[in-house]
Amino acid sequence: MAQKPTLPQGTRDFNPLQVHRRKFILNTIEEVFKKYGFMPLETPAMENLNTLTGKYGDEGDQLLFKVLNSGNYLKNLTEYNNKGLLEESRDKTLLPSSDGSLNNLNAKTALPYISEKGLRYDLTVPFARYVVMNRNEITYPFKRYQMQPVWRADRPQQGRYREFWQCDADVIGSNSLLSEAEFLKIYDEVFTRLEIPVVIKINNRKLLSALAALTGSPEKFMDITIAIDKLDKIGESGVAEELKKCELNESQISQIIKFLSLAQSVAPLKELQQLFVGSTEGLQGCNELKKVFDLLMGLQLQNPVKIDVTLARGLSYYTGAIVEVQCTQGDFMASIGGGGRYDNLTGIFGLPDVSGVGISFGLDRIYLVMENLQKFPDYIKANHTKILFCYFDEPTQAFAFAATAKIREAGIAAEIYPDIVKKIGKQLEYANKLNIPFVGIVGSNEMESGKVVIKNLKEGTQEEMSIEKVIEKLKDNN
RNA sequence: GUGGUUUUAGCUCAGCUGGUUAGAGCGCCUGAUUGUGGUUCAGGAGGUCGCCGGUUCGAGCCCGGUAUUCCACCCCA
Repeated sequence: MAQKPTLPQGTRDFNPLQVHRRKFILNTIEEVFKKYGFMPLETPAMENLNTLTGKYGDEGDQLLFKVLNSGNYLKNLTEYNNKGLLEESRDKTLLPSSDGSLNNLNAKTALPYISEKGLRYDLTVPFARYVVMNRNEITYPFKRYQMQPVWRADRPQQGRYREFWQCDADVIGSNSLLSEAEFLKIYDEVFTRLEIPVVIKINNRKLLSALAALTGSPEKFMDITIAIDKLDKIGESGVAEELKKCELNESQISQIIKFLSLAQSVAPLKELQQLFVGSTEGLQGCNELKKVFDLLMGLQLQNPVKIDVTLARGLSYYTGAIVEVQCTQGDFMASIGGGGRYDNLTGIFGLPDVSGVGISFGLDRIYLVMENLQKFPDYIKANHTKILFCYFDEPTQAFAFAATAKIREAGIAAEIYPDIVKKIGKQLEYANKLNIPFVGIVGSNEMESGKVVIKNLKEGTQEEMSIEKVIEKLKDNN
């Protein structure tokens, strides 16, 4: 009957070493967040579906994990059917067939009746929800950080999982560009600490929006944005083709290509200003970029910050700056962080005119990069036990147990083998497999002298000494 | 959601055009060593070949379905 257990697609277990390494990354990020005055926040894994839907575009809605209602989750559906309430509904297309059978249902039409909760897709929308719910208790500008898992019903591939962690920091209730500059500095600081070489790319949504207006098709903003985002993948001709598919004409396309040519420019800001002469929005985007760079002048960053006019980023709520961080070394070059400014995220929840800006670190991708570049410090191990006590029988067990306690009191991680086993080799083998550097052996001889034999497993040497000496020795060995 | 790919011992993988009893390395267990791991030597255990169905005298191998791995697209951390 034993069935082979498996994991849901796109999820992973983390073994002890992996957990320690992930925590190393998390701690590094958290330390920096705290240093900049951000305060921690945690929100539930589940949100009401109506909090989540419509915030990430159609594509995003599809990637939401929905949670089935509790109890008889088909009840609502059948009741609606039986009572003929279909007629009263404001949108009949969302409802099941009225012939009393559920045969014609599909997932989309049935969804509102069987699910009202979903797993969070990111940390920004739950944060916006929190701000709106606690608007009167919060001191603005509110700076919060949040490091929790998020879920997307995406198809897994390299660096992409269905459950993964984001580490977000946001400032809400201020539209100062100082925040943008601070966030860039935070990116720089974290990745410097983690020893990951990165390039920090920055752009401004206003430029993209102004570009769309400039071509005379402002409604094609999303299409244009998505197309130019692919520049480094499919090249200029590819972008032009994409744009053609979106029904843009030759002169519009050439205008956009001209804009893209600035991607290679050394000083794109000046050229951008020329391009957007006459566009208030475009010029505003330029000015914002300039201001951020001016602020960064005095900060001495370790990693390059580059204007990248092709940087688009999908999330539909960004309105000002958009940033993205890419590793510049190794096999895995995908984005390991991103963020931007959103002027009206809380508006949907009834709190208009609150500007926010934030960034996110992708823990799992940072892990991949660090593994790839071998940047994890050697001192991170699966366990950090310094010494294992071994013994032979009940009296020596009691003695070893007391000795273990004394070592621990001194602040040193110590273990005692829990079972009385005849062979001491078994206990040594345990220490060896767990990479515990020392064992303390307690037999009747040692008990008499009140000392223990300390063996260095790496060197194979051993000597007899008092517990006090052991503590001294292990402290030196840190 | 679309396309390709993977799945054989605990792990990493061989397995020929379909043909006896499915192999290797590592790991695991026992012993050489009744107070010494790691190293060495000798021996041993372990597999419904992802799952369901089909073709065939005969399937790990061929066909269909399904799950899963990894990769690409869409999109994204």
